[in-house]
Amino acid sequence: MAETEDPIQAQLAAARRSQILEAAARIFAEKGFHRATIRDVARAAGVADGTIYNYFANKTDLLLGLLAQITAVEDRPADFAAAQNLPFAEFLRAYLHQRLDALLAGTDMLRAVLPELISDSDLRTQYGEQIFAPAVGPGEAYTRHLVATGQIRPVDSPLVARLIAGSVLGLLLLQLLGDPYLPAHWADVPDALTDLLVRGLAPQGDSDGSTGSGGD
Amino acid sequence: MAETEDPIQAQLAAARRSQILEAAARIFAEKGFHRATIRDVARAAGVADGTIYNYFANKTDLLLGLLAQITAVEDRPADFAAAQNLPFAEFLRAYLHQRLDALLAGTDMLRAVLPELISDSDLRTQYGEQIFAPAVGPGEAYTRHLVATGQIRPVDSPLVARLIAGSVLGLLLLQLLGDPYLPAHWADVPDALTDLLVRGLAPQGDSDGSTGSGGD
Amino acid sequence: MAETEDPIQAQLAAARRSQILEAAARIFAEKGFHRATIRDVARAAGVADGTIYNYFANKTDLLLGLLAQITAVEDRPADFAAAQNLPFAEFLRAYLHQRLDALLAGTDMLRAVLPELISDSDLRTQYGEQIFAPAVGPGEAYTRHLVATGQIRPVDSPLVARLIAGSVLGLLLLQLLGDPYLPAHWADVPDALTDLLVRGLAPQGDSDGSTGSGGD
Amino acid sequence: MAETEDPIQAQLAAARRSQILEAAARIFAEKGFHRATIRDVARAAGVADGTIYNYFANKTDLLLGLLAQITAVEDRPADFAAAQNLPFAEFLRAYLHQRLDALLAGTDMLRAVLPELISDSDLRTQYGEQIFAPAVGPGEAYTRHLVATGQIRPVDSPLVARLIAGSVLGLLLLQLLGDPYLPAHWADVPDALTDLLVRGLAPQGDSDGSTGSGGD
DNA sequence: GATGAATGAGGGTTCATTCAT
DNA sequence: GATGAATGAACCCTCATTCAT
Repeated sequence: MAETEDPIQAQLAAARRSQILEAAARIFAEKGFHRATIRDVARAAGVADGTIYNYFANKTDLLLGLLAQITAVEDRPADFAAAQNLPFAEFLRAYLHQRLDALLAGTDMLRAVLPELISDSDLRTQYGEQIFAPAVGPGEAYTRHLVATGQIRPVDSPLVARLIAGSVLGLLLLQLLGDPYLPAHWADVPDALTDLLVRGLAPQGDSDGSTGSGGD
Repeated sequence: MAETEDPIQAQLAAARRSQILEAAARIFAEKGFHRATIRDVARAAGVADGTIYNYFANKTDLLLGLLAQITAVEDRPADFAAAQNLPFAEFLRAYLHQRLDALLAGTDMLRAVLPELISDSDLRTQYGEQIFAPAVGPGEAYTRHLVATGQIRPVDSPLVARLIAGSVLGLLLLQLLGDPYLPAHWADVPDALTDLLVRGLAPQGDSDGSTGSGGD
Repeated sequence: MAETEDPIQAQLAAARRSQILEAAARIFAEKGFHRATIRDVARAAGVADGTIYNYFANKTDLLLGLLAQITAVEDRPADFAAAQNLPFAEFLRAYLHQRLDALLAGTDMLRAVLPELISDSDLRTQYGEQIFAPAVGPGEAYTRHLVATGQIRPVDSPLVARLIAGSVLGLLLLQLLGDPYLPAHWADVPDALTDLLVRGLAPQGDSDGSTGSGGD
Repeated sequence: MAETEDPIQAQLAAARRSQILEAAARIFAEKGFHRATIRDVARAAGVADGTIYNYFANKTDLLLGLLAQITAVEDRPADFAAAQNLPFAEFLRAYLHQRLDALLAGTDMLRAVLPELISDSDLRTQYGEQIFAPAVGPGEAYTRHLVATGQIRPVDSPLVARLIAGSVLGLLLLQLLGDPYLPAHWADVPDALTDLLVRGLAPQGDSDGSTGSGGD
């Protein structure tokens, strides 16, 4: 418990915390959470081993810190609200764009955190909610809205929301697994995915072939 | 001196190997590769610690054993060849069905293996190929074939193959992350996904989704 | 307890025992007693691990078997008795010859056994006697005899016996430690050592310079 | 960040290192390198198991540390240079004195190290040089010098240097093997050995020892 | 007797965490 | 607060030994 709350001290502390977290993300992403040692993180952050324990209770707490950063970013349900009035395809394109860019930017953090979320059921129970709720929940509501307003075909909203969220996650996963193709074509993904999700693969009933993404 | 290759011994050994691998998949999935100890696996397999080392060189080799099992299952490119003559939508539905079922059945093994593939770059470099090639490669060729025969709109084949593979992987990931909705609705996924991929979300005859017909 | 004592079986068994011991000597010499595994020895002997335990109670017993072989060879006190009548220098030369040759021939066994004799005080207490008694004891008596008969200067017999035994052992040790010079000149050692021990290094009172071992 | 090189810390660290090495010498001598456990050494040194690894990379490194100490002591070739002007016998006596005392004082370290030097060919290749060069090399040069200046009979220098070094080593070995006589008479060894090496065993004026004048 | 798979105790080593400075 | 040496629990792995075949 800080007494008198020196704002300068507080800012220094916050900076140190970030510095350590940033190092942790890098190191965890590089070597994996378990293979990475506190010493690795400390060195990368330019501090002593012990110092880390002034800012985090233990090694796991570093992971929770990274998770908190991620969920903090995710917590922007406003996005969907603002989209209510945009044409669906346009919104989807913008949304996927932002989403995929965010995931790409956070690759390190995700590579650090995802394995643990997958393999540690405690972590999952504790943080799963915070990851799904923002990722799938609003999408579900929005999908329902789209159906209701006839902007899309009538579909099973919770499932479709998951299909869409899943397709984004899946691309991330391909990327994390080292697919050599995606990195160079990441910029094309939002448009192609939008196109796929909106129009499907079937040849159009109208003969308009003006699709942006041409043949291979 | 035992006769060279006693077939009964060999079968016993293979059975023991499987027994250990199966235990490893279960335990790794449950506690994560690193949190799981050899003793955990040994107990789960009903053997002594040392016995494991009669069948696997070290702990990592257990993981490689699981990976080998997975890739062995994946190595069925015949699927696509056989599909050449089926109507696209029909094949896609069947393919997704088989694929999603296989993933669901292998959840344990995937939960055991995926975190390491994501976090261990060595493993990734070594096994990434074996995971992508069968998952994405044939799909790419098949997509090209579909475009060429006019069964689907002209699309960027490598990218679309990844979008589809990604959407499947993404659903798996959602499942692994503990999404409470999917397990109960896994059976609906293949149809819904097929529908989405083939027809898109746009109301029929309205291919860009930019206009809604109103409705509440 | 063998019943009826089939002499053929007995011989086979003895042969097997020797075969194992010989392999043990080779392997222990090569890798050291502790680094060598029972499996190493078994493979070298061309038998299964378990078979060794039909002939030796445990790993240490292999070492004791080697020690027994050595001491069996050493147990020839007759040598000294037979020498009583030979001129001293002549006997010494012959003795050193035989001794050094024996040591050279038994290098493997010595390399296997010596480290344990040095480092294991139990072994030392148990077998030290059997190693010293034959090596130093008779020499001591013989030295006393030489002094008594005036064949050598009056010297402290027990000490001189040790100096001589020691010089032989020391050469063995140099050899075991990998001295690159000795192996090629081992044949010269007995004469040179005899010469040194009998005449010393001091220039002779008589001007006879006909020493066999010349300058470098 | 600690100032680069805190001399006090450095001294503490050096002290700790010595403390651990000293314990290692004691324990290794007592139980043998392989039978001794890191825990044994740690307890003897009064530190925790892990602490040892702050000063030594692994168990073998402890042995190398002991070897380094030994060779550090051995590295005094100045001895021979200083002796050039002393009468040979006088120098030899002094040299043997110093040498035998040093060996006696280092009995623990030698008992710890020698078995490994004998049984580990890697160690031998790596450290053999450093053990021989100082022990035999200068002696060889000095012997040559003695021959050249007529202080000793013409002899095969490299061989005689080895005979002398060997006789010293051999006495050490007898001691290490537990000879009950030597410990009580160690003080007499240098003189007796000098006497033996300089004058030989033959009665004075009788250089071939083949004839005894009777006596007693 | 021979075999070699199974056993499990034991040991080297790592590393998260503590705490005196 | 920062440091990093000390700690010791925990874990992977080895290997002597047993024993069913």
